Amino acid sequence: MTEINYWLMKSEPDAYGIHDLKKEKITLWDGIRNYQARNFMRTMRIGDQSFFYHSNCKPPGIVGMMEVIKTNLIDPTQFDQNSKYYDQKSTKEKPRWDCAQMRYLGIFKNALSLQELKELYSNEELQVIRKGNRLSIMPVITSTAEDILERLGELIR
DNA sequence: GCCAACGTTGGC
DNA sequence: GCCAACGTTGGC
Repeated sequence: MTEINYWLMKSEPDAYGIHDLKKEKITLWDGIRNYQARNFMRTMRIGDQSFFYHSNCKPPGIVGMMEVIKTNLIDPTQFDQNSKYYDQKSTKEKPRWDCAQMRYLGIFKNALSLQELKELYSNEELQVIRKGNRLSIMPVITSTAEDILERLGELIR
């Protein structure tokens, strides 16, 4: 059996929140313009699951769950001159940025705020709580992911 | 709104 | 290849 890898992906609720994903059900996770985040996204596999993290809001924290359904898709926004993610250095022959397609799994009845996450886990157990962490996509080690899932209980679809 | 932390750019 | 300057992220 293939093991599920767990991720954490940030989004500002004002820009694209868990309720937007709930409505759309499926979304292209585009606009990633950080190489480390992109490289993590490239190692995603279909069936991997990701925590949906609300950033730059009150309170920041884990609010929901989604699943990877397609990988290694070219990010269309890099060629869109009207997009804030337009990258003039990227070419169609050699696209710089790609993305994954994500499917909504659900919203947790009780979200876990950043403050709570800091109380529950160490820096080693959970990357997102490390000070100064600005990565918008990062892996979550399986033991921590399973613990969070157990703690958060059932998803509301 | 402030600012620490971090990534990127570009001159040298 | 170094590093100063600058831009962005995101918690507080």
